[in-house]
Amino acid sequence: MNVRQRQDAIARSLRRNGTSTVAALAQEVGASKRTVLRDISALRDEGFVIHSEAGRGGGLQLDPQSIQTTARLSVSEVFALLISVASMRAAGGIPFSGLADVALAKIEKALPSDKVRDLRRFLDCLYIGELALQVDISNMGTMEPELLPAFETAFLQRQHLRFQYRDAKGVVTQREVEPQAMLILPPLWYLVAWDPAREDFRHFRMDRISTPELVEGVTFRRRHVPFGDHVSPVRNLSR
Amino acid sequence: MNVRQRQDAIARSLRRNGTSTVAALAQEVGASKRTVLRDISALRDEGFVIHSEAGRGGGLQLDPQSIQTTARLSVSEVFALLISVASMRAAGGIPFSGLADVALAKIEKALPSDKVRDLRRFLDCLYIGELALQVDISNMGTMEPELLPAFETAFLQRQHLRFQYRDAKGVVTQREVEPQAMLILPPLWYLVAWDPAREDFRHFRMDRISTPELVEGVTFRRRHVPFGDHVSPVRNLSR
DNA sequence: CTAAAGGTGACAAAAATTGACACTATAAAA
DNA sequence: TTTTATAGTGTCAATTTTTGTCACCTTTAG
Repeated sequence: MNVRQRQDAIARSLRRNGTSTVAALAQEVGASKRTVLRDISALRDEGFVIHSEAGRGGGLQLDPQSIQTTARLSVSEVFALLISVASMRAAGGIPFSGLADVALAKIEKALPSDKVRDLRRFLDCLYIGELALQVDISNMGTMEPELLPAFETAFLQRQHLRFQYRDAKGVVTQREVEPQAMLILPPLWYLVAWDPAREDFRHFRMDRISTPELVEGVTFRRRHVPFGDHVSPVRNLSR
Repeated sequence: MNVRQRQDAIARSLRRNGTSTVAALAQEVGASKRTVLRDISALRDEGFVIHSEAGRGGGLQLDPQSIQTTARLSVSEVFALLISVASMRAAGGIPFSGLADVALAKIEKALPSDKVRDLRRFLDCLYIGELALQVDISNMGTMEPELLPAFETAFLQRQHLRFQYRDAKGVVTQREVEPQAMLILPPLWYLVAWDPAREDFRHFRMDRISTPELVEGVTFRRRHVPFGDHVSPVRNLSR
């Protein structure tokens, strides 16, 4: 087994099991504890956030948000991604476009600088029209990229999500809901959720949601979201 | 210098100089010819297309289209890219969405499989509406990803582009134009080009363009594209 | 205090990389 | 035809990097 492969195996094991100890990892990958510790150090250098605790009952824990992936992309592929993100932003943006920008910045950084210049010049030749003119961009909502993990976890772990919501009239309420779907009607995004207190579905404009937090321990089941059924997703939405 | 760093240096040198010889590269990176040959072999294994010719006057040549870049992305960033591309496709797609798909497939492949499953499940919670309903997707044009390099070069090198164009009435003409801009009005893309034969700007729907090829040796200058001026980009476009 | 955990430093053993050299093949020039 | 300049392969010893062992330190729970 390669050095790289072994480090990947360690990262994978940590991801899968949540926590582990150096000794257990050493046995798993067939290397000494010293080598595993060196690998952990290398992974940390590469940006993995690995918490560790000394003492009895301690161990290693990988921060899932720090999981990184390396992909080898051709210039054309990078370009296609650039266009997608640029078009999306011109069409009104997405709440998480900041993250996409970061991703693209990283990709660009990895490209040779002359290629980046070429791409930029090509992008200058792009005019993305009409859609950007139809909608009021100044009114477009944005979300802090830091909020994404909370939403992602709420969907995947089926945990309740608690947040403040300011409706079209400016009235602020506290909500605790079961996230069922995301509805994208550029430039606006809506969280479609079951509101147990009201025993009904509600649409929440994402940019009117603030301080979302996961409710630990409370899970729910997926419901059939009645799109196009008796609840129209397009009508009754505040834009 | 690291093995990886040296291989990167070799790839960069080939990119910069177009062609080179093993001996020259060996001197440049301070290694033996044997080692450079081994590195070349490794680069080829990784997907770089490096043409070589034996004999006097021969040498190595890197296919610029095979230039690859590695970027380290967090899961959230991958997710943001996924959403961008998915939304773009729902909004009518882009001519090069195939390339974006390939790029994302590569990124996904690099992610651990459990994370991919999570992302897929999250994407299932996305409903991208309205735009997709407004436009006739069946009428949407697509372009072969292989055509992108020709367009990119035409823009960057300011070379004439020759292609067949089938207009709204089905009449096919042969064109040779100066590409000036791309106009994106989802779901359709237009090439805005100066047509020297007609001494005027013309808009070409990208999906009605076929067999584009670069005209070697003929370059042109950038013109001021009269958007929103006396030529409206939105009117007079066949949709 | 003890046991179980993470972490560091030093050094020899093991493994991978590298260079030297001999060799083959090819293409252009002399 | 011979020479020269190039790519490419195989082998093996020298060099460099990686790994394991061991001694030792710190932290924490019981």
